[in-house]
Amino acid sequence: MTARTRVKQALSEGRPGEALLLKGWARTVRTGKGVTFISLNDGSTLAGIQVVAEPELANYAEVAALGTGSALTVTGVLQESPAAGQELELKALSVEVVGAADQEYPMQKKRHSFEYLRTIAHMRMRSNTFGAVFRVRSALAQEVHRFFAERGFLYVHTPIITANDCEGAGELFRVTTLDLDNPPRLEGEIDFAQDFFAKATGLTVSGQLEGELFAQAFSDIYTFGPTFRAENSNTARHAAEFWMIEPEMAFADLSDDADLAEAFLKRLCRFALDNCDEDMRFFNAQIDKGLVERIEGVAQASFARMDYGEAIERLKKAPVSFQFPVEWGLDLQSEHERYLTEQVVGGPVFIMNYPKDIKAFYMRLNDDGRTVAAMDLLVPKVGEIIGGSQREERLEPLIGRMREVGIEPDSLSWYLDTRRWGSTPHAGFGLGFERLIMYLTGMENIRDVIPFPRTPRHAEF
RNA sequence: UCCCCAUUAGCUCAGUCGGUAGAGCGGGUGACUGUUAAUCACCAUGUCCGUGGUUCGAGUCCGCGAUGGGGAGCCA
Repeated sequence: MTARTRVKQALSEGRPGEALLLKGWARTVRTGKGVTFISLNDGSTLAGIQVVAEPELANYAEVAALGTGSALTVTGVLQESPAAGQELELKALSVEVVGAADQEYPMQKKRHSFEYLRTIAHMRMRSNTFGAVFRVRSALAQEVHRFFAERGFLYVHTPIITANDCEGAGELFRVTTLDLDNPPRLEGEIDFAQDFFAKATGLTVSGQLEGELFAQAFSDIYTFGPTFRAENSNTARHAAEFWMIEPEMAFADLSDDADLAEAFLKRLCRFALDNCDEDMRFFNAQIDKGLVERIEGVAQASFARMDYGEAIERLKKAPVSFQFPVEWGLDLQSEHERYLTEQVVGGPVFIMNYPKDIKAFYMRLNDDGRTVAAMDLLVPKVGEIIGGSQREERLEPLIGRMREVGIEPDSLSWYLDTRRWGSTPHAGFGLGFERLIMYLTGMENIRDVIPFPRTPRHAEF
């Protein structure tokens, strides 16, 4: 009985009469005249195990007075519980107080608001909701890697520090070692030639361009790493630091790209339902009543595909009035996306082939000359969850597009080189990992699905 | 960044017509042989976000500021 058993294993595999050593934290302590019940949780599972402590314990007085949050080592014998509420419980033979918690412990045996828990983000993962969120987050991250590994995708670590600031994907956080009080100047401008990298650099806003380079050697690749945007966005869906998944496939077109996105999202839905079922049932009961049904629907659905042009026609014929105008050439607003996936299709739908003027320079120009091979995957309740495209693999059209949008081709010469030598049709997409977690858990604020959220004016912990 | 709303006990909130503040939970003490966010009894707890103003008198009305939340834009 020297080896520690995790609570999850004790509850799922333990048998009455088995002697166990458990370590964890007290979630609740209930004391009666002759018995004390402790709900012990070690993070391995949502449900704690009930520890039964009786006055024979040498330190019973100490145990009976334990506060919520205390860290304990408990030895005991597993037994069938005579009371309702749990099948198994641990009759304690010894309870060692490893780390006491006094009455100032900030989490009480009651429901707290997410806003309050954000102010104690260093403690909140000891609560039911955040325990479940971060277990699911971890399990899904591992499943993302399994999904791509099974398909032969190479996992590439693209740079965090980059000098690309011309993708138009968002504001860059500056990385510098220059003296901010007295930066070197050349003709009035800050002289980045004297900076650490001898040029202006920042934190990456996307690994896509480097990912494309790797796809031209390994065929199928993906990135999964931190991404940074210095936008002053104050919404429930934006963070300054988040994790993004970006697969890229050589010898692939837009249809292949949509096939991959569909298989990917369905796989993660299926996985969450099957392998995180206890936490998912908790979310379904406490956070979002229709969650399991909705995720089950996506896992089984065949995703529809619709051209942007058709989407515009459908929206124009819609018997509802939108706040924003619907016109060919305008971007779809959130209300339009929700209508298409919820009312028109009633399930996940890819909107494909958008007007070139509302999309990025690297997207492949279609034969009609006015649309590009872009796609957005829309799902009920949230709208866009995945955005991707086939990339422009032809050198001259790519240079032309760069000039149109004001990007100096020489500044991305290495990117253009892939179009010079052995260029292939290729495609990929991007998925914000936190938005996936929000979708799969029903949590409505991105600050509640990332351990220590970084948003404007916030970099605590 | 823009618009709207909020800020009262440790937490979640109530506070009427402007008259000097309350509940539940949590905490403390006690009771209870098996509880399940235990129950019961008693006890304690306030810079009413800050600041300036109106008023005999401001938690309450007005201005400014801070912080939080929701929405928008941008996007992942």
